Amino acid sequence: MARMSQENKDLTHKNIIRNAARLFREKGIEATSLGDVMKASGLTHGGFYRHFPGKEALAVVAINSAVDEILDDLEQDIQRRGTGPAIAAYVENYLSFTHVTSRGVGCPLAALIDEGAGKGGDIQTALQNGYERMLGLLSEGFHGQNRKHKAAGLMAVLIGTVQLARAQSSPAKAGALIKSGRRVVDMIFSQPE
Amino acid sequence: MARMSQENKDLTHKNIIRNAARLFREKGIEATSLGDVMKASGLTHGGFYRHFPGKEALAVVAINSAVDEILDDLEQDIQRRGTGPAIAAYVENYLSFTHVTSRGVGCPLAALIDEGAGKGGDIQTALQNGYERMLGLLSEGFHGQNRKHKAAGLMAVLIGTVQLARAQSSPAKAGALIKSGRRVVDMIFSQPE
DNA sequence: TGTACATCAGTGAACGCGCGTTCACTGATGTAC
DNA sequence: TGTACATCAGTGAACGCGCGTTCACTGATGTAC
Repeated sequence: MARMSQENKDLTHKNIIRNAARLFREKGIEATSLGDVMKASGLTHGGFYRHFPGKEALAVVAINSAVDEILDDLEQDIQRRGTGPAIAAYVENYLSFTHVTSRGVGCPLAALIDEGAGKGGDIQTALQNGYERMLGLLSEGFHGQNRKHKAAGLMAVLIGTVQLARAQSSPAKAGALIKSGRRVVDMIFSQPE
Repeated sequence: MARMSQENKDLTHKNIIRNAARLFREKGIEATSLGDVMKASGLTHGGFYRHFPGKEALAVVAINSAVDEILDDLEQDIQRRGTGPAIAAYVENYLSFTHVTSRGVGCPLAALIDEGAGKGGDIQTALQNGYERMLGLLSEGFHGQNRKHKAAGLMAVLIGTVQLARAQSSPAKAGALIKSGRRVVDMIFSQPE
């Protein structure tokens, strides 16, 4: 195919990012090939390098995009409905069967924190930034000087629960894990001080 | 090299499993090549198939070996010191800086649950079995009809905390996460009913 | 507005590379007599 | 105990494969006049 318009290239660019953000979360970054991403975007693999210098750069942009997508929503919901209800809804949705089964549109930290942990470089940094941003937002749901500790503990429960639930092949066991996670979350929120 | 004695083969076999169990936890299963495992065992890659039919079979054995190694210890400690102190020590060690930095000898669930989640097959089953066994042991640390829920919630906190801490490059932030995780653990243990 | 030309988004073949796996081979081990 | 022979643990070259990346090419887009 021949040259496309600038407007068209921008659409393609966003399309690549969107598909990468989904596929990377679904299957992992290494397990997803650039061919997979380009095919999902309706293109052949060769054109990739007109948009990104390499796979790692795409991963960084895709992670940032996924983090933004999810946390912008939370931020807006906090503006709209107030901190308490917005975070409560966020947590309820996080610990849900839907979130467990739909990796591709779920929390990028739950999906990629483990793979990105050892990698170093910009991928790990992007995930760390995502963690910091989510930690900051969730901290608003608590009061007192232990706010950050409670929010960090909350994140551990959320991510740990979803990962364990995703490792189950029995929906019943995944459901039990969600229930267990919710109990712990309730403990954290009902904790005084 | 020529044929080795049966005794020698058994040693080699265990050596391969031990190195695989370490390397798979350190770098992940896909990111570790059979060449890496064999080189760590002082052998060349070709001899691998005298011991295992393929990489997946090794991964299953290595996971089971790692789970056994860690949970046998816990079981023995429960026998020796009683359930409460043994589990308390286990949790304290789990949420420690040492555990965060030494992936290769740490909990195989924290290291591999995410990679194994989507894989299906025997690897996922091995991890599920490890989860069930750890859940059973930790349940002994609680009383009442919510024992299993508390133990499952505890596991989520442990695994989530360690994974988040491992994703940090700053030891201070990893330490803060450990502290946060410990607070949540205390909440779970001090919960009535 | 038309025309000539440079640009460059996307194609698809090709590259080098590392991987899991296979295989012919070596020679000490194990066994049959 | 000694001898002849089958076995097989480990070696290292070779295989097919998929991957990330490169590159010559196409032809519509964008631009200069």
